[in-house]
Amino acid sequence: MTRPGGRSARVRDAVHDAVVELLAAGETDATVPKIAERAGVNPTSIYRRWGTLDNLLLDAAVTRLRETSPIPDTGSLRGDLTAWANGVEHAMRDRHGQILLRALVATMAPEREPVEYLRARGDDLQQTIDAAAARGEAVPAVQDVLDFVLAPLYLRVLFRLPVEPGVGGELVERLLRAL
Amino acid sequence: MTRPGGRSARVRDAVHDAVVELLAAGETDATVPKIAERAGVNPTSIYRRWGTLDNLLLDAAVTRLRETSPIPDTGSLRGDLTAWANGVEHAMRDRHGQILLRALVATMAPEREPVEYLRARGDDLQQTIDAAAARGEAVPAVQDVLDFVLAPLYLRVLFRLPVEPGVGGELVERLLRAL
DNA sequence: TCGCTAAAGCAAGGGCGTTTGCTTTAGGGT
DNA sequence: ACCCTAAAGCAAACGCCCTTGCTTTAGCGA
Repeated sequence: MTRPGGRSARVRDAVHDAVVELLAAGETDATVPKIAERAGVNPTSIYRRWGTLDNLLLDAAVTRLRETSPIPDTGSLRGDLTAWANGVEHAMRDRHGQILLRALVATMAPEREPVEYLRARGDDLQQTIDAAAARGEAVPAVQDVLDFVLAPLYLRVLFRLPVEPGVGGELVERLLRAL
Repeated sequence: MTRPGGRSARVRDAVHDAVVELLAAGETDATVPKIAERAGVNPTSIYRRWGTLDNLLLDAAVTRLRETSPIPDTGSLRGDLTAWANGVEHAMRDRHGQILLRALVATMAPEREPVEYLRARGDDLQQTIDAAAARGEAVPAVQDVLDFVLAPLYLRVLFRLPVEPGVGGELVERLLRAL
């Protein structure tokens, strides 16, 4: 029997906050004791709940990234994708977003059980695309959206290239032009 | 005065090999002592030369990745890019290539001095593109090559999506079609 | 070939992350 | 309101990474 409410939730949120804040503060080597101190929590609690630092970082990254960049419903595929791409672009220009993406990638080592983050993202895209197809619009495949839009944005962050303003919209236009 | 030859070079190569082998063996938490043992080298030698584990991983990744996927000269831009993309695709399907890319990205945290890995890659691409332009071909910008070809390939590896056979060539065709 | 010195090896010590058994707190069902 | 127990706190001990002063080895120039 699990107890999701009350103190447990408070501790979980405090630890997640501490992770993001610590990484955002430029802490290169975040450790469990440092995170625990900032969260006002005992290190043992973190070890008991998450086991390893990697698990914690991954959990924090996935949890927080899921809350950002939802896909709106503007009535047209171009509008939906453009708004979404602008959201992603904005997140990728934000320091927290960059750090979370980096943490997500860094903890997705091949030997871990797969965390289907992109799959969840892809499912959302698929729904948007299906709706557009039902309206009779010409639609791309999900993989095309990832290749044309998401991959270039992620590449810029991971390799520390500048995220040019408006690049998200340009990438969407490029995708639609290729249809 | 530095002594690049002889023993130093042997140690450097042995350590680089040990890094790649250890990571390829599924070692999640590689440490300096473990690397040193596998390389048949004293841990102190590694600390003295590289300072930190991150520096070592970054150096190993950059050094080894630089040796792979050179851009050939086939006489046409399509031929050059296709051959290069095939090489990158092949490296991205190889376990060592995946690990090196992951190590490269993981150690490129924002607070380090930038390691212009992509810039070096971009310079090579620029030369190829300039040569094609001099022959009168229609050419893309370097950033377009990175966005259309490299980013999708890297995305697949970093998020553990399958690298479909022939995807490199398809991405190049898509790029050239967009011109 | 001989010496110089950069670089590798060696050993000991400190520091910190991690584990573990136990105690205390507080959420949720009765 | 009371009890039960999941979850957090506490403290001590372990282990291992990392540092540091010194010694030894072996490139490379004279």
